[in-house]
Amino acid sequence: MALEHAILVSLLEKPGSGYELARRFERSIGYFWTATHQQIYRVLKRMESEGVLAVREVPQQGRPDKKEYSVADPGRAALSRWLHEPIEPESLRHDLAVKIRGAAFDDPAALVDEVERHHRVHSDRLARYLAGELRDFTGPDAPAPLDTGQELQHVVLRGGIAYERMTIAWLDDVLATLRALGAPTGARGGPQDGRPGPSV
Amino acid sequence: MALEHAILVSLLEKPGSGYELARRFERSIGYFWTATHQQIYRVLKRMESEGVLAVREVPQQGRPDKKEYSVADPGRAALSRWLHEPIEPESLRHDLAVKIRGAAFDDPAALVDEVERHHRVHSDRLARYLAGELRDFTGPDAPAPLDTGQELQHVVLRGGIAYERMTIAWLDDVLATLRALGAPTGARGGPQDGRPGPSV
DNA sequence: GCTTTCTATGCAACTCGTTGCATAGGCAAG
DNA sequence: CTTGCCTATGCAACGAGTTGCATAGAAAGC
Repeated sequence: MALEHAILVSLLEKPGSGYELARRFERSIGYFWTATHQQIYRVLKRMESEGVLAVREVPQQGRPDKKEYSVADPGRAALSRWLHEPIEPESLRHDLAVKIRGAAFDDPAALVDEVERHHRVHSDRLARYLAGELRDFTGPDAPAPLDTGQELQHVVLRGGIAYERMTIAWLDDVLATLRALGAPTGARGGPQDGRPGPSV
Repeated sequence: MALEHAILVSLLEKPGSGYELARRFERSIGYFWTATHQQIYRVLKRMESEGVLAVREVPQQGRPDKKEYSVADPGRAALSRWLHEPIEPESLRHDLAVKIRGAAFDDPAALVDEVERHHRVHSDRLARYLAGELRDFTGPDAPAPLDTGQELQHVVLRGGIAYERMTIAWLDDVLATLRALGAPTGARGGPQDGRPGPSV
């Protein structure tokens, strides 16, 4: 149900079309939410029919017309209600962690490239977040007295930065572990487990 | 699709019933995966019908019979194939981050209780992970020369520990920010920067 | 001229995941 | 002795999310 609320927050911050929302969620810093455009269009339509959003057709030149959505009063109320409800703390589901444990039944060294690729992606993300932070919050061009919304956006972004830094450090740890297992020198490690090894 | 692979890995580590898998995923340390029992039963049934799993009916005394699943050769092959495919790096979807940004349009102070609750949950999880690490990997009772599977389980667990520590630190940051916004009088009560407070 | 990319919206079909409910014996607390 | 919890499996319905496809004009590169 949280996509609905993410849309409400995003539209309160700035009204926009389904397409624009998709891009905010997809690439933007500070939302930490993903959704495809199909999902967004579908939910927008439902929310509009329920009266929590208002639409305005905006004719454009040189590009297709768009439907600009904004939050109606019932939407604001729904968001407020949700903010006062408790939500479940996240449990992370990390596909890569499954792969790492699975590598015990295959060749651990074969995962190195994959882990390095993830490392690059997270490093790029971190760089993008840090650039955004400098631009919007801590740089010389940022508004000096931040308002409430900006303070809150900043603390969320700091969360994203902390997450990427933690992930990068962990991936370094993973790489070191995989390499130690691949090059068994002396006492530690080595594929000498008692399990059925890499078949297939 | 990764639930299938998480099940394969878990069953390779140790065969078990749907019920047992549900508990491993639900509460256990080191999997970082969640699934309800219904989902697991459904997928197990499909995987069995596809021939990637084998079932064995195990009669029990004092409790209902169970179906113990184990990985068949095609399952091992499927896992191996998956391990060599690239996967998308995760993008985190944090409901709480949406709430925090949404609080700009409501009362930020009202989120304090919720954030504190999440803080407690993550602290408990961290304590559980650390206890597990001591028990299985770094304590005096842990097997001294870890085998490949154990090394990999340990590095995944270290990831969980790093995640919880990062999250707890971030929630501290969030709490400090919320409190600074709620008590605007103090010229510099802020967590790190000495910026002036809110101006809603 | 042709292909690709960007803006912009949408349908159809599918899988993934959650919630509510049902069954059923054993066990422990009140 | 009744209520509730634990083990163990499962159906039905719904909502969330993904993938493939379709349309369509404008701009930019080959």
